[in-house]
Amino acid sequence: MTAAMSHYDALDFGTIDQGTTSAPDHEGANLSVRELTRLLHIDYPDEAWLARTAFALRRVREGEALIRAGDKFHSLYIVRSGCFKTVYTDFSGSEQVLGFPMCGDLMGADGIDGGHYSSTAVSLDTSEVVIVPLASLARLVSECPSLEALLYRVLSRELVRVQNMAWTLGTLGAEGRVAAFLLSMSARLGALGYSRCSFNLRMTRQEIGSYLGLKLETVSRALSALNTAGIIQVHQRSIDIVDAAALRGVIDPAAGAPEGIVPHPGSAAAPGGVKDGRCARKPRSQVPPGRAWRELAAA
Amino acid sequence: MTAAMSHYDALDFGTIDQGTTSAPDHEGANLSVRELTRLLHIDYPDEAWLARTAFALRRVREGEALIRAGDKFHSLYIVRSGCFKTVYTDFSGSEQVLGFPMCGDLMGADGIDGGHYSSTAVSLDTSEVVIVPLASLARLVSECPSLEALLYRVLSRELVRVQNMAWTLGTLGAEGRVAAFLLSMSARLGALGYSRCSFNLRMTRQEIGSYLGLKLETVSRALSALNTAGIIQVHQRSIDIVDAAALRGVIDPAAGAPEGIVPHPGSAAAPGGVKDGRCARKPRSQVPPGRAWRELAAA
DNA sequence: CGGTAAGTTGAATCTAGTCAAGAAACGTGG
DNA sequence: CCACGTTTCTTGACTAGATTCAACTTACCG
Repeated sequence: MTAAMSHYDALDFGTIDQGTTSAPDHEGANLSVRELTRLLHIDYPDEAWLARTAFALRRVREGEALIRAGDKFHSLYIVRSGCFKTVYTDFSGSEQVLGFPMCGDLMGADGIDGGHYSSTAVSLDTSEVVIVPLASLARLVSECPSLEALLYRVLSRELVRVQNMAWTLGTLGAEGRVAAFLLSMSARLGALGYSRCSFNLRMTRQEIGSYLGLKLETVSRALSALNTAGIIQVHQRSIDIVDAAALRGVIDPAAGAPEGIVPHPGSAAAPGGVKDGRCARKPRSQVPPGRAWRELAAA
Repeated sequence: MTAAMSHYDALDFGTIDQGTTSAPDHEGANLSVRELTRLLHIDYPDEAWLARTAFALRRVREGEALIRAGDKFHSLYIVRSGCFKTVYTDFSGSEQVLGFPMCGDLMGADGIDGGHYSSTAVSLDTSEVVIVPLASLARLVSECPSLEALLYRVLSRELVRVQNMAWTLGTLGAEGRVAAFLLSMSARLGALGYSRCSFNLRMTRQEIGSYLGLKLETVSRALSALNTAGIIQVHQRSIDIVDAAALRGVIDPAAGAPEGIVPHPGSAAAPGGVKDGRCARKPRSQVPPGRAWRELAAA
């Protein structure tokens, strides 16, 4: 484990004092796995083990790149606070935003296969991430195999998210995309305990547009249109959702969306729903720490 | 393992005769893991173990649905031959195509997190898939932990693929999308040993359009345009790529595309792949999990 | 041979992009 | 606290590109 440690990882994985239960907030501190599972909204069985293990944290300033496309893959990251954007940068300079990872979201998984990250992750404000170094995963998993199920699930969740994104880009017009974006933000922030109907965006119109495959002017127009329609209230980056149902109606004039594009907060999620991928996490019954896949199979 | 077996899985995981080296071709037959790794284009170290393990196969007729969105997640599938489409179906009837899994591609991974598949997989011709039942993964992995690295990588690869798709939809116009699609097909078929410049599409214009976020007429027009430009030669579903460079130029007028829009995994796996020639550990003694990540770390 | 599904092509429409100007917010330094 | 420049956002007029509607051709399958 010591071998493959990179300079800035500040890896400090290992056993920590039993007393240290709550997660510290300063740079270089550790985060317990218990906190991690809470962050990911995935229940985790091995309570005893949880208290003994921790991950390093890292603070990332606004505008700073945590991951750069092309860098050698060495760690996964989970956002603990703040907000990022992940981008492809074609070397003519222009960016394509792929996502806005927020609290509980995974970053860096695209580097597993190729051995190099394929996208860049830039912080949109002062953020904090949990570092999960590749080098320590081996040890982690050997100490608590059921951790693997967690990783599989996080990867799967990310996959579903990106698929939903492809759906949005493929089928919706400008207003629909913006509406979907707002509802998504609403649900994600709601799941984190913030207000679902009133929040502040952290990203520019340019970045939203890039994410949605639109130009910034179009985003602005769409927001204005929704505003004058009385569905939302926009003032710069502050958003108030006045009529969430109407907003969903914009996406899906004929009742079409395959259930989870727009995360319905707390919906019972009919079987088959794609689900939000963030809120409706089904509580897993206490399973003895065993093989990852056996756990998944039990569900 | 017997418990969670579904009726049609015909799961027959386990030890097979040493003599049975080559993969059988008929329904219900088994596929060795050696063949599986070959299929996935991922190198795999444990030669001894490879020969002793096998997966069930299933034949899927044209138009038949292998997976239905909403079904309970029970298995992963890897395409062995033929071609599928994966779709979201909004209950107003219209489909959105998410991908065209072909030989070596994974299907069903979107069901891991939520416990239910989120998309439907329909065969576009008579296909054959490798069934990887959830219930047997636990056992599989315990017998040869390095198999996990393989799964992580396949998931990661799929993630990158969908991200590239999002990029395509977000930034390219109609012709660019069609060009990217053709190049992607070309590369994928090439990696499978078929001709890179002359092939037959298995999907309709409608399906291509749905996949690319375009209408069928637009796809047709784009193909015609590329045809009259002398870049390709189209006749119904038969495609001949006359000038691949020009085709790339359509995507990227100003030399922009990020590394791998087209490249489908499989071919020349990026530097730093899971090589790790040694792992000749006898699988009989329970190897602690975690080897998977250690292997990835070794790259 | 006839019926159906798939593909091509044309003309009109509409959506989002482009170009351009101006307004509002933010940060910095006086 | 205010003046200033910069960035971000909004809005309008015009254009390019994709969709829509529709006719027609071609392949496919009994």
